[in-house]
Amino acid sequence: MAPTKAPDSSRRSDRSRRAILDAALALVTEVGYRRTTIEGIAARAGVGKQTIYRWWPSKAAVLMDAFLDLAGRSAEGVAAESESAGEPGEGEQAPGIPDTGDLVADLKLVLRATVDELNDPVLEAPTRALTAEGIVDAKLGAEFVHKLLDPQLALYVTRLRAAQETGDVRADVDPRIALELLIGPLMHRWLLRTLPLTHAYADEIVDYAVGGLAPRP
Amino acid sequence: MAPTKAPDSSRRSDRSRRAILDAALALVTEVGYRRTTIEGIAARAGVGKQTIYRWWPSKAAVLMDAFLDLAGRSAEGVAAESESAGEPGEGEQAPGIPDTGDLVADLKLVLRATVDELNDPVLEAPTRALTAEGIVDAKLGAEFVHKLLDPQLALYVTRLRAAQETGDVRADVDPRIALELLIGPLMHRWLLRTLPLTHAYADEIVDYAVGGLAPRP
Amino acid sequence: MAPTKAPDSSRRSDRSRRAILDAALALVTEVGYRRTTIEGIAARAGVGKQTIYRWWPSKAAVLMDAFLDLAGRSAEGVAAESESAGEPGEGEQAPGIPDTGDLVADLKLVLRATVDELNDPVLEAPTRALTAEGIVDAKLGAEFVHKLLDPQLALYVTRLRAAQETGDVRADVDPRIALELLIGPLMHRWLLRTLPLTHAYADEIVDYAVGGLAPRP
Amino acid sequence: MAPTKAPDSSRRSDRSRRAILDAALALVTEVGYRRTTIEGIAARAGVGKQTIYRWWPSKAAVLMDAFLDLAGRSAEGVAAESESAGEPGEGEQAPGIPDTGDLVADLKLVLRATVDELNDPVLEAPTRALTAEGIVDAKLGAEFVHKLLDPQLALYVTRLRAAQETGDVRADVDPRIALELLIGPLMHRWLLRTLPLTHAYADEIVDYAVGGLAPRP
DNA sequence: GGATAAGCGAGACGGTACGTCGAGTCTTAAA
DNA sequence: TTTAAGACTCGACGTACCGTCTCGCTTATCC
Repeated sequence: MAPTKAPDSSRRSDRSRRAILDAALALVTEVGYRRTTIEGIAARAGVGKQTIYRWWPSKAAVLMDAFLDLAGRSAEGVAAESESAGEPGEGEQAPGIPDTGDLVADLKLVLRATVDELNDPVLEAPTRALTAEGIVDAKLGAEFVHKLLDPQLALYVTRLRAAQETGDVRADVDPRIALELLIGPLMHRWLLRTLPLTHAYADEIVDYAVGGLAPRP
Repeated sequence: MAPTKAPDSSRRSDRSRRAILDAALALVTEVGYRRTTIEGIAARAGVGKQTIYRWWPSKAAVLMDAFLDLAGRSAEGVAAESESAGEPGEGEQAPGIPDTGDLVADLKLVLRATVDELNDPVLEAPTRALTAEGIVDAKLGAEFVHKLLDPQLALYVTRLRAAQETGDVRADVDPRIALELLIGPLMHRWLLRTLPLTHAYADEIVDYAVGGLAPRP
Repeated sequence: MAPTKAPDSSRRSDRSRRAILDAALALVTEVGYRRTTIEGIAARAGVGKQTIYRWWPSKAAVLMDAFLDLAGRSAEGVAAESESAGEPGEGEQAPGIPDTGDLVADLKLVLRATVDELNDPVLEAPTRALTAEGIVDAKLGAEFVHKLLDPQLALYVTRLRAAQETGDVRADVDPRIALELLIGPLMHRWLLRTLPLTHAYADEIVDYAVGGLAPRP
Repeated sequence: MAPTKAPDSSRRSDRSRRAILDAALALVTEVGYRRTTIEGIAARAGVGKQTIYRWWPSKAAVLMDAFLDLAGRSAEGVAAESESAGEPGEGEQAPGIPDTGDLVADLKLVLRATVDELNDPVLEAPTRALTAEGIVDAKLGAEFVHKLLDPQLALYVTRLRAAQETGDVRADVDPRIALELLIGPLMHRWLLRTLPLTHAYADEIVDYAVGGLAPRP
């Protein structure tokens, strides 16, 4: 397989890159993923089509980058905000799950935040688009999971392991599965739109998952 | 909204309908949803494109019908099989979740069956395609949920209510949410392909969901 | 060649026939020949498509019949008119070229009438359509010539022969060609729209044709 | 009228243009104008449909260009031939009507050539197609007349004016009409296929037109 | 500092599929 | 049995985008 002349990324125009990413996000939000086209992105970004094809293999890849970029910037934004708000943080505070000692409260806090994120009208369209694309395209799905989902889930694993050490969670529980017990129902409701996704729902999921469905003996 | 002259469904050619549905399923399985085209379906079915456009609004709608048809036929097949196998049932036995009195065992049985279904190579491609389409297209998603998912989930609700009466499940638990605690993680893993979907996983989900993550006091 | 089950013309619905012919003419006049469709004619006539296909082989054939029908009716109209106007005519007066003894005057009268006919906005569209169709489709063209043109031209031949007997036209002239010397330029101008088609033009054609271009010696 | 983004003709592919023109002519000759389709031309030319739609508004326009191109090339061919044949002409001799002093002979020569052209099997199909199209579509007809017919007819006008100066044609004759007296009958016979189009016919037309139908006094 | 080559905007190109229209055939129900 | 109605297969329409391919035109680096 010939390398097909990889372009020299050091000479890449950052202005074009940003314009493309912004245009992609805007279009997905405005007209949906289906009707977002490479030609449309190029036109909106004031860029030649070739400039897109030179750096990305597919529409989904562009959107993925746009999304990572967005996530990165919003994370920065949050960090900057909390710092300027006089947080104790020693700079670059890791955005992990808090550990106040109260597992249920901590999880509810995080799950509620996830609910808010999923309901955020700006993020919704591109997230759905990327998720749907990943469901059908295994390669893209793997990238999506690896770059966006896994880092998030790792935080849960950390918190759950801590809970195991304090005895809040049974030692024989697999944290990876436990985490899916929390996230799975949320995603299920969001993806399939069976019922509204609310804070109350997040709370109940945590309660049920931690306490179980069976009555205490 | 203009009525746009609805066609007379009493004169519809069943032969064409079947051929279209079969071709759609076959193509999705063979080349994937993306590369399945209306023209391809028409050609394969030996049918004019207009005959597809006359009866369905979109490729996804065709696939949905094809899928419902498949589900219907396979359900009939199962029913016929169990009957001919001399099942106790007094004919037309409803395909519900068994109630042997052992909730955990019953749920494991059903969840394992679901795992098998999701792993079935024939069903996988169209199911993924439809689910992904529904995630992005709210209207289609609603139809998907209403026609395919809800009936299945109703069975869980029934079984869980029975469990509440026998005291296996706390009375204050919302069966609708409890069910999502079981199904959500399964779907999550299947859709995102984070880890393999196995019987063992199904078992653990049931154990965790019913018993909870916290240690018994 | 199989007769392909000729329909029984004695059972033909005259109401449908008239409706089809009228609709065809109306549509050609309104939207042009190109955009006149069999479906459109059928819909406008309140008739099934098959009723058209049963009795005519093509759109052009329908229009041809419509045109013959129109010509027939307008001829009747003219005849009726002149009769009621107290014309000397012994009924069924043949619509020939008048013979007042003055050849040039007689020809001018007829050519002017032809000019008026060609400029008639009702007749123009269908005549052009039929002529154009006949130019490309030899079979249809032959029918057009045979049914519509030849009868008209025969009248010229008659008048020209009379002129030969009175010595107004040289005896060695072929009336068939002489007639084309008169009609050809008219049609040329009308078909190709090179210049406006007027009475003055008709007059000059007659003058030139009869007298010739060369000066009298 | 929106400008609708005119394409940049400086970047036009001449290879495609030629291929399209050639394919169009070939198809019209082979299967007729009716059955010649844009798709067919594109396929035969090995070209995307859009490349046709980008540069021409209709099938007729393509054929017109193809015809002009053909006429241009055959004119070049003739010019080259006569030059290499050592014609007296001082190069680039204008292809006018000869003026040997004998008007009748000159006109017969040219009209015979026209007869041969109209009878040429290669030119017949496209010429008929274009003429028919122009009869129905005024805009196209005007273009046809302006680009193809008028230049030819201008030659007749020149020759006839010369004849007026030498006294071969009466001074009060309108050359434009005189010319139609010659061309009109030819076209009439060719378009309507009433009778075969021969050299003898051309000769008689010239004789009748120049000399007139009436006997010399 | 002037040549050289890359990225870039623009957009024409060969294609594929779209969704629509109409042709001509076939079937059904009513008269 | 003819008719109105209209569903059927088929083929072409004109459009939208695909991904590839030149074009000139900045730029940015290297001789």
